[in-house]
Amino acid sequence: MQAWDSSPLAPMIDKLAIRSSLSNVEIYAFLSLPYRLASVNPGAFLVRDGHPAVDCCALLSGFAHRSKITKDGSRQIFSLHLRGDFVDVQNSLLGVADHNVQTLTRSDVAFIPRQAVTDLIIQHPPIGQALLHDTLVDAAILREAIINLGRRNAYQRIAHRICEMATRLETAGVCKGPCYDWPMTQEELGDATGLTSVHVNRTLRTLRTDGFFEIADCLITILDWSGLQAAGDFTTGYLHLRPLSDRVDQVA
Amino acid sequence: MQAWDSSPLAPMIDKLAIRSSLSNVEIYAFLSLPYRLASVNPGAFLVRDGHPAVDCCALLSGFAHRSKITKDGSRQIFSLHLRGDFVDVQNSLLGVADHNVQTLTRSDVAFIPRQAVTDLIIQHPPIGQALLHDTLVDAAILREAIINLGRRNAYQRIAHRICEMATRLETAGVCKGPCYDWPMTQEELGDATGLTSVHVNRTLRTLRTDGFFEIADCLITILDWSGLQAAGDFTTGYLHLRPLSDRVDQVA
DNA sequence: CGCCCATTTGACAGCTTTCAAATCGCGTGG
DNA sequence: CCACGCGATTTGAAAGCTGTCAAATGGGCG
Repeated sequence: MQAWDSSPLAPMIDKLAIRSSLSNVEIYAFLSLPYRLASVNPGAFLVRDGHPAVDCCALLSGFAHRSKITKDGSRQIFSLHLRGDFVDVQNSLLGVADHNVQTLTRSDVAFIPRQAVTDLIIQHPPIGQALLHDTLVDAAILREAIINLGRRNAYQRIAHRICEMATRLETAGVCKGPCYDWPMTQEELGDATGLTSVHVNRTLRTLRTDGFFEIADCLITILDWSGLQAAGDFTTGYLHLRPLSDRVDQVA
Repeated sequence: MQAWDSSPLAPMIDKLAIRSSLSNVEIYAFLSLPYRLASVNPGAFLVRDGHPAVDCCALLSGFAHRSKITKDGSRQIFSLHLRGDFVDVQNSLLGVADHNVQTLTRSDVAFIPRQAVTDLIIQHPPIGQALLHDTLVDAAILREAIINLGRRNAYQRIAHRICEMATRLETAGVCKGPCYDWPMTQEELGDATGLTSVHVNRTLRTLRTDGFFEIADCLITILDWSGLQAAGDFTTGYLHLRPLSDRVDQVA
């Protein structure tokens, strides 16, 4: 239990601490950011493509995704987000949103004025570096999504997505053990993997009958972790996780 | 003609100036970075997946791409890079490269020690912000690549890629008018669009017979720009280009 | 009980890949 | 100057993966 655990913004510090070292001064400065809390329903838009983004939205609990709609009306989900993710540094720092951010589940979020974030970065360069660092990891996750779509078939894509989600949930401390939250419908999973919901359904069945996992009630139980990793060509390198031993003492 | 145009690192300043405002102090600090110049052949690896990245590589001329190989040996190209791009802030700031960076053509590059870059960012927060800004645009380009792969067919994907490349070349001032450098083989274009070289060939032929462009000798001539944009569902929003009028005076 | 949304299943069409082979362009060496 | 070799491009035919269309089933909620 840390001193800052009582702050609503604590999940953000936890997330940054996964990959960066912040001093207490910086943590305090971060937690002193002005914010507006909100609890939002599934499907709520946190940012809309094309709209000006004046606030930086932080996801404190629940799940969200980034997406964009093509001219023919189909949706592509770029990335999934969970507790501790800044879901639109992207949009807010660039001024005009170039994609949507939408919740998957009921979620708690904090809206932080863009100017407060840019000021914080300038006054505390290590925080800027930590944000840059996290942004770079976000980009690495996007690159892996590109491989997934460009060079893997449906079976591999879905296996890979599940591995990634499970690893990130474990890292963020949201879920533990072989059971993980599964906040997506098959249609949403299709939008995330470039497939139709029909084909997602068939492929999930194949993966299930191959004994990799079971899904029930927004909960997935992984039965064969190493097999699933192999099926999805999944390795953790691109997530740039630091060994846990590096993390425990660096915020002390 | 600006005072810094004689520096080998000038292309980097030009690139940052496309989207950020830097004072002369910051420009001078940037140009004072230590660097090692190199001229490299086509196909040279600037960074290799899995290797430690100690230097930050800047592309001064020529073309490069980021890529990764799947376990079954196929390659996926994530992004293309040209004059002025930092081709591995990603890798060098994260320490261990999670993908390859390879030249497409003969290129001039500058290797800058990672520490020098991080120090520069800390001493000059606006430079850090400019880099963060460019990193965010890189991420936006990755997201567009994800849409391309996930929700567009071969015809649309290739049209989109051509539009993007032409726009970026024009923005960077590398090419002008309807003729643009085309540094990729059909196989490389396939690796960038998640297609086989055979299908790229067939699709290029269709696009040519539809009158959108001609290709000859690493040079593409666009004959129907608005038609090509429509075919590829291309809009410039995600590139976050500032109006030229904002750019000319901000470095003065 | 009825409605609505998500899941499931089937049949068929279409896009893309695979495998193979021919052609072309170009630099090298005879 | 011409023959050769090699990589890139081009083309054909067939197979495979995924999408489309349609309909049935299941579960939750008013």
